[in-house]
Amino acid sequence: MKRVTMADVAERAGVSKSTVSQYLNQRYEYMGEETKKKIAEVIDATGYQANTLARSLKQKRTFTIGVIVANILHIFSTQVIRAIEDVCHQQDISVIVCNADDDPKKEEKYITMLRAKQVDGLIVFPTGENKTLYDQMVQERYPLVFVDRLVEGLSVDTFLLDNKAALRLAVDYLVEKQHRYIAIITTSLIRHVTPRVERISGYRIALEQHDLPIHEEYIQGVNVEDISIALAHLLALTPRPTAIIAGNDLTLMEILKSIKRDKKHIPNDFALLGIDDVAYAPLFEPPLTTIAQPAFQIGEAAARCLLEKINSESMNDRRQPGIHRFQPKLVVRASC
Amino acid sequence: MKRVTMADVAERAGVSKSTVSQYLNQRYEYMGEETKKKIAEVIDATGYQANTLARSLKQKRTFTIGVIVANILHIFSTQVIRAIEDVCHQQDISVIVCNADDDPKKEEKYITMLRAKQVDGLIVFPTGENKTLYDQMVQERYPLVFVDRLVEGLSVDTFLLDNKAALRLAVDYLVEKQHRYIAIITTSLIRHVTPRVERISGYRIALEQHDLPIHEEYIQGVNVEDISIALAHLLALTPRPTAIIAGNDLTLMEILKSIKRDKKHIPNDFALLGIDDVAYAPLFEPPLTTIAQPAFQIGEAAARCLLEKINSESMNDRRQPGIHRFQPKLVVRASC
DNA sequence: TAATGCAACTAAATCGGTTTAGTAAGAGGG
DNA sequence: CCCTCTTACTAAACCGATTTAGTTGCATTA
Repeated sequence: MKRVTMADVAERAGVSKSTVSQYLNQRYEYMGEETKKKIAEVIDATGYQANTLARSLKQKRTFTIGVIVANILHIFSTQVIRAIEDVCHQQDISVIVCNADDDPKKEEKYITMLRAKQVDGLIVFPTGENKTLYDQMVQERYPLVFVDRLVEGLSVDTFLLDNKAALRLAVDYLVEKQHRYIAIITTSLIRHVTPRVERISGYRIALEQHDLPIHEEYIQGVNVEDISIALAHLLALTPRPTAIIAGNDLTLMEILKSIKRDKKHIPNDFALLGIDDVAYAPLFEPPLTTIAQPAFQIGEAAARCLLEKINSESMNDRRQPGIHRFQPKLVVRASC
Repeated sequence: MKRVTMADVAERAGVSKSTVSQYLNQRYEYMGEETKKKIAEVIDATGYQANTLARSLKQKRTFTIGVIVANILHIFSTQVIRAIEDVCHQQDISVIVCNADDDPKKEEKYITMLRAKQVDGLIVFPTGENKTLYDQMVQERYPLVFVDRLVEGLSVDTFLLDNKAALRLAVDYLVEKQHRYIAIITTSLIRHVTPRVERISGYRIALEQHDLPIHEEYIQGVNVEDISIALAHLLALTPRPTAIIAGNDLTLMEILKSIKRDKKHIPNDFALLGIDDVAYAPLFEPPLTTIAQPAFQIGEAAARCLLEKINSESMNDRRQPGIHRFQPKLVVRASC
């Protein structure tokens, strides 16, 4: 049950491999009607399917890109992936998605593996810990785009939320709702990861702009498993925070679990504002007010940017790479 | 900035391509220490990375599998994908995921495309509408595994939930809770799709076993957009159902939205039982009782089965393919 | 009538690896 | 001293496409 190759088709049609190749690539310019018909017949009869590997080897294009997300558990990641896939499939480009699990070693492995597979370009949510690797790709002018996280000192197109604006939006809204004691919980800050860092600093700036004091104890960056503890800690402080911002969807989920378990009542016990507009936000009791990231747009823009880079590879019309910030949106429901 | 090839390495190390290849494949049997060292040095200096395409072309293995899901919006799909990826990445196999969007044409396109890419095998959530294609693969003894849906008259290993058991579990529990009027809503039944069909028939059987009459009006198979209407319709019937089963996660989500909008109260207005243990089930008010599918196990088993098929390709130790049913689990919370 | 042009192909190189068959050099045995 | 064996390599075919540089036969044209 061997697969049919182009040589088989050529032989059965009584023409050369070259002619079959021309036919398949619609280069009909000087091709006889007879020949075309004959080849079409043979292809039909044999069910011939071209081997993309061979083509890619010769053409040095695989029509495949790689996506490496830092942590696929974030809703944001899955939404961005969806958008990337949509854009790519429209252009008959395949996508290989890998999850680095926030582990730089895994990230390195995947980058290497995908490049060995000769993918035409890479969209990476960088862990930030493989600068040498990133830099090497930049040097080689390999098509590369970052999402969600900035890597300092590297000239790579990066698509991410305007985190500062997101926290300004959040704090402004909470202040408007008469809150003076606003706390924030987010996942661990041990590594310098853009969204977390920027959201914290955005939080500080926004508070300052409202002339509110910054309680260092109000800023909790802890591991997912410890969020429940961090929340309890916050609620034991004096003055007790009247509003809590969940720095991302995972944090929000943990806080909600605690709330359920401890039978807290939102917004009576405290106001809650989540970053990432999770699907169940309108279903919670009370419906959750959130800051939505335009994940789809970010993914779409990143994909388009990468595909453009890939297609302009030969030409030297490369723009200077930059940082592309997307505006958050406040979705008012009832948790504040 | 041309990529370094094996020939370049060979030249710089003063050996032949063959030797470099042997080195890379750890066939050190008859290799001098000097040579090894020299090659290692050159590889290090040049940052040489093998081109997988070329290798795959010769070896007729890409170390990549394809996964085609019928509809990625189902949580079940994403969980199965995660499990497949986990298993595959452990064995250094890449995964290309495609979403057929419940469209047979798309499914066909993806199957063709992935096979053209020479993926070593395919895990498919079949739409069921491409029997000729499926059959062709079976004939060719191409490594193929189905998930979630049976295709009649085809001998392919299929991994799915024991849907009948799931509905027995659901109905048993509701009856135990004194419900006599149990309705079920699920997404459209126009196409014969295993989970929906089997869940409905499981529902009928379970009711019969409890000597409960089957109200045809209690069975609603409608499009996602019409679920809200179907729910209203059910609640207007006499006798009014006291319990409603949501046939899958998408249905459940729509029902919950309606409940919120119409300010219904669960379980006072009616009991609600969802199939698929969605992440927010414990967070809803009241926490939702669900039937959980062992999605992770299903994905894992499917992946292992496929990899086994791939590895036993040459040998003729292929077992007879079969249907692998996985047992559901009732997760009792407070919505019934 | 020889040269030119054009349509309709084909031969062979190429992509970058793997793999098979083979070779050269030195050791050991008779 | 010749033969065989082993070690340490290499040449070349091969995988299945694309692509470039021809080639062939026939109709024009000077």
